[in-house]
Amino acid sequence: MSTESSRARSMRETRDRILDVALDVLGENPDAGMGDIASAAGVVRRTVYDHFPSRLDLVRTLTERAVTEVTAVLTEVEASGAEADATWVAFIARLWPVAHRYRVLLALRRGEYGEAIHALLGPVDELLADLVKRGQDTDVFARHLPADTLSQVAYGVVFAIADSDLSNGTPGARAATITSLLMLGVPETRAIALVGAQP
Amino acid sequence: MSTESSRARSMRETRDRILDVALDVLGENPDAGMGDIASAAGVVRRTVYDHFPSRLDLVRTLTERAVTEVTAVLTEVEASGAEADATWVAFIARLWPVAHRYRVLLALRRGEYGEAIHALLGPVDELLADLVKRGQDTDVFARHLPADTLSQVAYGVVFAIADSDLSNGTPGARAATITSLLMLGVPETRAIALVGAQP
DNA sequence: AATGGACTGCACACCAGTGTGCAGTGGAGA
DNA sequence: TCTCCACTGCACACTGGTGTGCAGTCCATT
Repeated sequence: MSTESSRARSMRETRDRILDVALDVLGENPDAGMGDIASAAGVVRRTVYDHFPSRLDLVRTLTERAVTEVTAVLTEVEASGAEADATWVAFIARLWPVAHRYRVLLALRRGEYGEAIHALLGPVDELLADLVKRGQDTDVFARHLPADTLSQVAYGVVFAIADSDLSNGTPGARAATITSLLMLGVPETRAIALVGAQP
Repeated sequence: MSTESSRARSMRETRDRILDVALDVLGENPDAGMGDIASAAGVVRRTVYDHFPSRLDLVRTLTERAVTEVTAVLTEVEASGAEADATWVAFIARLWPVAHRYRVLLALRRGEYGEAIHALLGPVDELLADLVKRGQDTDVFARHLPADTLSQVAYGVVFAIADSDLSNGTPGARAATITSLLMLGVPETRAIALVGAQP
């Protein structure tokens, strides 16, 4: 069934390569143009437009990809039925490599396509807020901020640290997880125990 | 000595109004053009260019203003000689209204003028890192991240919460301070005691 | 060998923003 | 009253990005 003609495959490969490289290029400079992406993908600008009719289409596809992956991870770790803090740790651990690749979306959320991206990311935001809310209800997370804000900020910190991972000497997933746990109100000893269990 | 001709004053007023309003407009949309700023200031685009030869000049002036104010606050609270965590609380409390106004600079730091702004903000970053380092050396702050990264992230969170202050129902300075203290590794009870002392 | 289509390489038109030039206009200061 | 000058209101040139059109090339498929 999955017989794919060599033609169709190479076209899909080009498309995927454009998407992959766009994530890289936009990750370094969110204002990069279609030309920059095309060059980096070893292709001509015109070709990019053959695959994605507009810049917004490209960004949207990228976002949809991210939403799919993050949602998958999130629902999967939620299925374990563990306590909210342990679930959070598992979530970040699984999310870390993905977060680093998709860090650009946080930057893209402001400016120009912000609204479109925000809309697509809405469901993820809700799932995240639900998890934090559950943690607050079971007294493992603090209540100094409402669940939606807190989840957003904790989530943002993880991406921010993933960002600084480039220049700085790799603080890494562990430090990011601990930091997010701390701001969620998890005591330091408990936080260390949690990430120690799943390093 | 401070006799200022009515002419010179109205010119300075215009200049100040442009700066003030630019902070607002860019705060809402960092990609706003000189035209938008001009209109918001009740002035023609050409006039803005009479005061600031280029967009970069405007942004730089804005940044210099911010650096001056933040540095003043920071050195002032440092002068008290209090423990690092108490100093941090005092710093955020004094910074809060300013942070809300200058929140745009965090967005402007990425993209186009990022380098110029980053250079101007360098001294502030150092002072901040020094404070956090002192806290780590005296065991009031945790060491899960190096001082420079940790200060940067904690600082960023305060601005992020100041940002969400618009849409959301005013979490306010107190919540922001507690959140930043938590991620600095200050235990929740201590954090609450600290902000309680200076609400 | 012929065909179809992915990709190239160039051509455009279009737009939005930046920065400049210059002849006004109106009000403060001499 | 006359001069100066901040501000206006147009003009313009320039840049850099977006999106489209189209002839041509190359190669897998038929």
